[in-house]
Amino acid sequence: MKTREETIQKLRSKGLKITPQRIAIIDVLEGSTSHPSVDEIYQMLSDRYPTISYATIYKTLETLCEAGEVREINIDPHKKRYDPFTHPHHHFRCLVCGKIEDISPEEIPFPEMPKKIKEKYEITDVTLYIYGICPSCKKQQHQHQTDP
Amino acid sequence: MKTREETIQKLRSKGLKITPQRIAIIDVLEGSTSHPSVDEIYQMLSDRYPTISYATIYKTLETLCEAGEVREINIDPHKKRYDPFTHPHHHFRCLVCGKIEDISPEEIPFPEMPKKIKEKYEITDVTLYIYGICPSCKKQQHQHQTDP
DNA sequence: CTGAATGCAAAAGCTTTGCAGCCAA
DNA sequence: TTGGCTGCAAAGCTTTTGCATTCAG
Repeated sequence: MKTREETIQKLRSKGLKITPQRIAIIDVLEGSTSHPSVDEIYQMLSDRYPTISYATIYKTLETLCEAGEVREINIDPHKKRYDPFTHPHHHFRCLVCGKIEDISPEEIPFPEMPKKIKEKYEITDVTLYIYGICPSCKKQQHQHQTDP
Repeated sequence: MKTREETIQKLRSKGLKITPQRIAIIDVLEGSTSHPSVDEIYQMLSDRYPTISYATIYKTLETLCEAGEVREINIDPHKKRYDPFTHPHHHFRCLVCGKIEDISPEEIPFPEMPKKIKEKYEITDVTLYIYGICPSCKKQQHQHQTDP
């Protein structure tokens, strides 16, 4: 997903209808780096669209995934989250605050798939999840430790 | 988790009680390379333990995770799976048959965490999930393609 | 107009919780 | 004997489904 307009074009080109609900969901995702869950999307939209339903959000996200505009991420074992940034990259999840951050392949290169593996398996996707403590939580913990 | 005896020792040393149900669950996990889900464990045990409950299995798995004898894996978005092999390794999930295989870090090395990252984050775990088509499904597909 | 999308409600999984009774230590 | 464990049932979440209604094209 790049811009709202490009995403809409992509859907249109696949014969899908452009509804206000779909636009609203696209807007939420495009303006977000927080990898929202369905519930979070619902909360963000329910002010402006009091009648929007979970079913619509689920179905729209499925549609956007199929169109390749959004990716499902399973770093949170309790629920699916959605990422509008579809270029290959990694995810970090803070075990303290729960926040999920992107890490680019420039910072951590994707592991090379050896010839042996590529011969045996047909590989379509490689996902790297990193768990730990994020910079801001780390800083806070350190402050507490050094408190009198 | 190495052997049944070692696992039992570990639990005992933590002051946990050794019940028939816990032993049964340990036995299922130890003898398995299939990364079973709670439901699969329940199915495997319900013959011998007709009264065993899901609650017991969930709680026992939580206990075993806390003791470091088992790892939760989230490669399957629908449910948690459990892995008795606690040494670091990767997981492959076949998109055709759903099977989950282990891949050792000797075959695919873990990505190196750059100094920059290690300074900013405190990293406790790195998980690599690989998706694609497994050798046996790949073979079958190829046979179909070359069928007359 | 017409088929696709929405929204509601109900249902289907998976997982957790509360609690009485039981049992390993 | 006793605190921890089990098993049942109920509840809590997330996600899916069916269907009448609505609306984009």
